[in-house]
Amino acid sequence: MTWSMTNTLHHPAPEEITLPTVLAALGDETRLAIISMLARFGEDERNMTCSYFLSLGSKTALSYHIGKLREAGIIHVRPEGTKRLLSLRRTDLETRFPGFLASILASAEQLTPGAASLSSEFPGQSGLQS
Amino acid sequence: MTWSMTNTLHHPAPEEITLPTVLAALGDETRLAIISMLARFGEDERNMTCSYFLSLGSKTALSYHIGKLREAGIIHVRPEGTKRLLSLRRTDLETRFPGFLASILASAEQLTPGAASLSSEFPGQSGLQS
DNA sequence: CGATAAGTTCAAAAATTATTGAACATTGAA
DNA sequence: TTCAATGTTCAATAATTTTTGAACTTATCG
Repeated sequence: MTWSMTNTLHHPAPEEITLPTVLAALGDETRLAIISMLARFGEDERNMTCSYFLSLGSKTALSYHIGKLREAGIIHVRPEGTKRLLSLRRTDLETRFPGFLASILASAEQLTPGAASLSSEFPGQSGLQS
Repeated sequence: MTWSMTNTLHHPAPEEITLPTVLAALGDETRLAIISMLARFGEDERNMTCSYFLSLGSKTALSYHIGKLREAGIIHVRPEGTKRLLSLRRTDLETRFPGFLASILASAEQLTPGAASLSSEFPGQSGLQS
C-alpha cells in the first residue's frame, strides 16, 4: 500500500473505457477545461504538468479531477521526476467512441476563451493561488 | 405558481444549451438509456411517453431524470392529454454540437442490448413496478 | 545536506444529486 | 360523475461528488 511516485499509475485498457463514465467525467467545467487546454497546448507534452492547470483550482482539487480523468480513460499520466506529464488518449478514445472527442473539443473551444493567457508561460514559477 | 399539465414546459433555446450541462445530463446510466431508446424507437413519437421507460426506474425517478434531460436541452417534452410525448432535439443538438449526438448514440447502442424487449408492447397496461 | 517544488493522501466538511413515498392535478373513459 | 391512468410536486433521506487543509513522499536544486 506504499505509494511511490515512480510507480506507474493505473489506466483502464481501451475496452474498459465506458461511455457513462467518460460522459460523467467530462460533465464538469473544470475537467472540460483541462482536456480543452490539453488538446490545444498539449502537442508538446513537456509543458502539460498538473501545475499548468493551477488557474482552474487548488493543487488538491486538481489532483482529484486529474485522477477522475485518468480513471475514466480520458487522459494518460506519466510520472517524470516529481512531475506528471498529461496527455489526451486521443486514439484510444477515437477507437472506442468514434468522432466523440473531436465533437467535444470543437464545442469546448468556445468555453475556454482566454486559455492562451493562463500559466505555463513561466514554467518555473510557484503558481499557487491566493 | 399553480401547476397545469396543459402549460408548455420550459425548454432552453438552442443557444442556451451548454456542453457541460449536456455532458452532465448524459453522464448517468438511466438518462443515457432513455435517450438511446428514444433514438431507436422514437421515430413514432406517439409511443414515447414517460411510462414507456418505467423499466428504468420508478415513476418519480423518471420524472426527475426526464426533467434533467429537458432542462439540459436534450429532449423535448410535449404534453398530450395526461401524457408526455418525448422526442430527441436532434437538429438543435446537431446545430450546437455537430457530430456529438451521433457519436453518443452509436456508442450507446451496445449499452442497451435488450432494449427491444422492454415495455410498450402493450401500451395500455398499468406498468408500475412492484 | 537542507530547502524547495510537485503531487499525493487522508479525513472531514460542504455541496450536489438521486431516490422514495405520500399527496396532488389533470385528463380520458365507463 | 366517478374511476383509473399518467405525471407532477414536495419534503425527507440517502448517496455521491467536490473542496479543504494538514501532513506526507519523492525528486531536484543549491
